[in-house]
Amino acid sequence: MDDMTAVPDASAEAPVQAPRLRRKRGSLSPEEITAAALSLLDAEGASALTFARLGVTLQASPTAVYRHFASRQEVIVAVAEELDAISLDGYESSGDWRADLEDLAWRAWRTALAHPAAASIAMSLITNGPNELRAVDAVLAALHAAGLRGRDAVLQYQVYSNLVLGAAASHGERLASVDGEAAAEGWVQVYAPANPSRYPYATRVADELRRIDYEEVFGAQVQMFLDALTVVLD
Amino acid sequence: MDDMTAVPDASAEAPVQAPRLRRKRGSLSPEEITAAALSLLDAEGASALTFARLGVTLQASPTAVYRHFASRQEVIVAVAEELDAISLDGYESSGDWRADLEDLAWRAWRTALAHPAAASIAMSLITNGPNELRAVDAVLAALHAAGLRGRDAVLQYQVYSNLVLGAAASHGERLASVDGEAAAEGWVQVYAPANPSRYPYATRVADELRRIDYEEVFGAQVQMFLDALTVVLD
DNA sequence: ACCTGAACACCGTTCAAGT
DNA sequence: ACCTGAACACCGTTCAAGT
Repeated sequence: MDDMTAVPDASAEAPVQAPRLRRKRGSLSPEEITAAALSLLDAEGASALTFARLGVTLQASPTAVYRHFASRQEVIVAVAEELDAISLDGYESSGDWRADLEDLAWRAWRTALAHPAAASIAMSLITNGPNELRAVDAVLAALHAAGLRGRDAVLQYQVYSNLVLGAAASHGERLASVDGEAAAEGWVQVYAPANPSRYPYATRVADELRRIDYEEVFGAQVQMFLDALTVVLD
Repeated sequence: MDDMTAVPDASAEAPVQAPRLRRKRGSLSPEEITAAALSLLDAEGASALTFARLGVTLQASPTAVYRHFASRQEVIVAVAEELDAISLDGYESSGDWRADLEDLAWRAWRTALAHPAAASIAMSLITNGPNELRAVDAVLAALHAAGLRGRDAVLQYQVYSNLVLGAAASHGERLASVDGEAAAEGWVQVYAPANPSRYPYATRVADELRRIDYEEVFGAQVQMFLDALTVVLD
């Protein structure tokens, strides 16, 4: 065993340190780094995505990541691309544009459920990557099938992606936030008692405000978009 | 002049340092700190909101802020409350719920235009503060006038605020991002040439995708919500 | 060509000491 | 009661040196 050689150590009570194998050249890849980043986010939240933690996970020097990504932000963009890939995995158009837009929306939602911290920091980023482009094309294909062309199609694409990605990203943030129980108390409890008569409508629905089913809200939002789109098409 | 006394200085060429007056006790307030935070965000973006920069702006020790806010996050929450106050300033119900919901939506949008960096980091936060509660009550009042009660009202309130705050926050992020010109290039230029036939729909509307008018998109989104709400009411 | 270790300029936060 | 200065444990990023 290595620790039989009693090397003088400034921190004698330091926790067991990973002895850090040296990585062979070429053994690190953007794909492995992206996977490590995603698993750190899943396990410990957004604050765990640091170069130091990546180094531990990858059994490499923290600075080795810089051989493959120019900055922390680029790592996050790669995570966003990975979330797009996960969302689209196995997707095929059904031939029914309404069903396709619903399917794509729930795919994004389920991805945010599976990777909340990653969704909260990456899902509303523009990656300019191939998987994002696949997603854009799939939505535009559905809107084309619905009869929209050119400028109208682009406008509805924007409305749709604002809605879907925004809702998925904020749901990720809700799920990832550590103070889940504290936040559940909510403002109703904090402020309503102070001056209930100034906020009559909020006071009246205080109970329902404390028990929001965000998945139901998302479903309603998607349905309302599809209904409004049908109106636009007439 | 002070510098006639040739005090030996380790950094002889250091830039002129603000001599840092000592603040009298009680002279600092949460309001002044919040205003300083907002003006730092407006002038230099989200990365300028640090304790060191706040100290310079306030002519106080960076740590003095901790007498009034428990953490950086609490300062951001105070900024969010301030954005709510700015948005609501002078608001009164017109008696027409549709006009009120439009008015409130554009108030949030204009606030994001005026304070993009602040909007990008604070606008989709839940503050549990009095100004947020005023906004919630105003939206619920309009939905009540539209005929919605209880659970239905809360659900539509959520759909509406997801839409409005999400869109305003992401528009703030777009405006605040320094690489405005670089981002304007967009993915179409980056990826479409590589394999145009794999993304036929995106390729077809590439020009329109590069020239999105986000304000028009926001307007369309609000109108679609109001249309869909009318359908729900039937 | 890729990986490492040391160093740099920050950052939020804590706390004993001032007034 | 409030403000300050020094200190702490980080952080992203750079770069000369290894292999």
